Amino acid sequence: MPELPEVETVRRGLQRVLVGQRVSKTKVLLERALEGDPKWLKGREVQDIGRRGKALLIEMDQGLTALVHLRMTGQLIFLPKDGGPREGGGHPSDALVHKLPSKHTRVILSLESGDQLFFNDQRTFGSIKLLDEAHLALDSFLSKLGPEPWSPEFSVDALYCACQRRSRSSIKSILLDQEVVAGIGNIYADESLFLTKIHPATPAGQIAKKQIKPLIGKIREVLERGIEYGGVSARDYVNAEGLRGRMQEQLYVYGRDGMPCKVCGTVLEKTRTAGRGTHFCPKCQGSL
DNA sequence: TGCCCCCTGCAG
DNA sequence: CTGCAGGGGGCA
Repeated sequence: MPELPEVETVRRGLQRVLVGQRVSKTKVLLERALEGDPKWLKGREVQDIGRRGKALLIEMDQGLTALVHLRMTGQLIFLPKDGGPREGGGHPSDALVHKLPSKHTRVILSLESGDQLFFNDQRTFGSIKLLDEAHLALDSFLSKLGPEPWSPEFSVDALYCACQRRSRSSIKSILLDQEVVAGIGNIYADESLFLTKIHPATPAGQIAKKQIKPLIGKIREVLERGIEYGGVSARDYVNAEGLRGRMQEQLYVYGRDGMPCKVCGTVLEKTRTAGRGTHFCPKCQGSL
């Protein structure tokens, strides 16, 4: 799934329903989906749900944290005890998951209330790591992670430096580098480059310093919009209630190749940059 | 610092 | 059938 806005949407959903709940049982259906002893979870109370970049942090008492990486197809879905109509839920046609567990369910957390939390993951790239405070601080993924997009650390100077340091890399690969800034993935990289009229394959060294400030601005804007619209459900993504997001309708370029540009009407193109499918407007963003 | 790979499913 | 999919680790 899931880039920052999708993960943040899940975080907010879980925050509402999971905090204060105590784990009664953990069922692991795919061994490698959960790192650490599932017994550690028994009796733990969820205190907060955090996020760093695309990673979720389920913080529990006694200093235990479940670090969740959803990677490409991971889902965390909360199922209330009665399974009845979801509180604040959208239209039933928004539901992407109708029965739980599904064939892609990898881990099930049962809570003392009778509610359940399902970790689904079709491609099994995702994982849950159980970490105590010491191991959390040492975690190699978290410790290498760059600043959040809204952090003052993600500054014009910082991004410009990164562009100069890797001047021959494409600007898109700089944005996808989680050590430069945490949380941008393929969709929001393409969208923010469209909004700043920068071709994704532009060598980072050719980005002028005066382009950096608007780029940072558009990155923040499009991520905020993504959160506002509950994330992009292009394929598998659903929120903590199992419902689809609506941000896909707001996208300018991602997944719209062959369709007219919403700004100039030119047919959008798709190429490969930084090893990823890359969508852009040849007119608005020039062609290399 | 790019590229293959992990894995499963779906579209062409 | 081949190629491709919201990610990122490990390897030249």
